[in-house]
Amino acid sequence: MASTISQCTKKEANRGAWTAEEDHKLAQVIAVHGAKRWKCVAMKAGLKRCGKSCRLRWMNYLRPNIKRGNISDQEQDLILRLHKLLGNRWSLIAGRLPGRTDNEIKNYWNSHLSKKTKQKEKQSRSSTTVECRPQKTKVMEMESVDNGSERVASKGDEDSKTSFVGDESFDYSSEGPLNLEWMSKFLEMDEAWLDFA
DNA sequence: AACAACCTCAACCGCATCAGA
DNA sequence: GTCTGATGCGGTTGAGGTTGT
Repeated sequence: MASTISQCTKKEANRGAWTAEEDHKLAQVIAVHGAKRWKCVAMKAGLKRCGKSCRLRWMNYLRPNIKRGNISDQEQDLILRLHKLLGNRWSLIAGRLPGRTDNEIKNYWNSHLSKKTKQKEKQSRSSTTVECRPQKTKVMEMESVDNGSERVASKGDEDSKTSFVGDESFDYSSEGPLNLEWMSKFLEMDEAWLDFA
């Protein structure tokens, strides 16, 4: 994508950390024009940033209803289980955790959970010689179920991430412990299915 | 106090995919 | 069917903060 590269590597483009002023300008333009056409947003805001950079800033930091820090035990458990099922599909995992971004979850995984899981794996390997059943087939199934709604919907607005398997009437983005409880139950069912299969 | 090693997280990069011309 | 621009995703980097010596 030559355009993207040239656009983002222009010498005059701002790089590095965003200032409060830049955040403010970006938020203002998005409030008026919406979170789309990022190139235009960047221009209208008068920011020397590429559209990609603006999008990232909005999605990971400025978007309303973003939770920051303090990932609860419940959320951590959910991340672990979703990662077991989905692998490094951070955006999918983030879609199941209201208020969390894929970047945050990815970072959290890389700095906290990957070590934990590696340690666990080591322990389990040393304690038993039985190989873990690969999860790939299940992940592929998740993808095939997903891709109909996920990919197509992803071209819609930002709420598209909330769509998931089947029941589109359910609001997965709803905040609070209820949603997490529901997801935990879903995962229990899913793991039970894996045991059965 | 000074320095090194380590950790965290915001931001960047490159690629894949999609939609519209 | 092909090309081009826009968008989204996952991997990686690096600055700044924290901890250990």
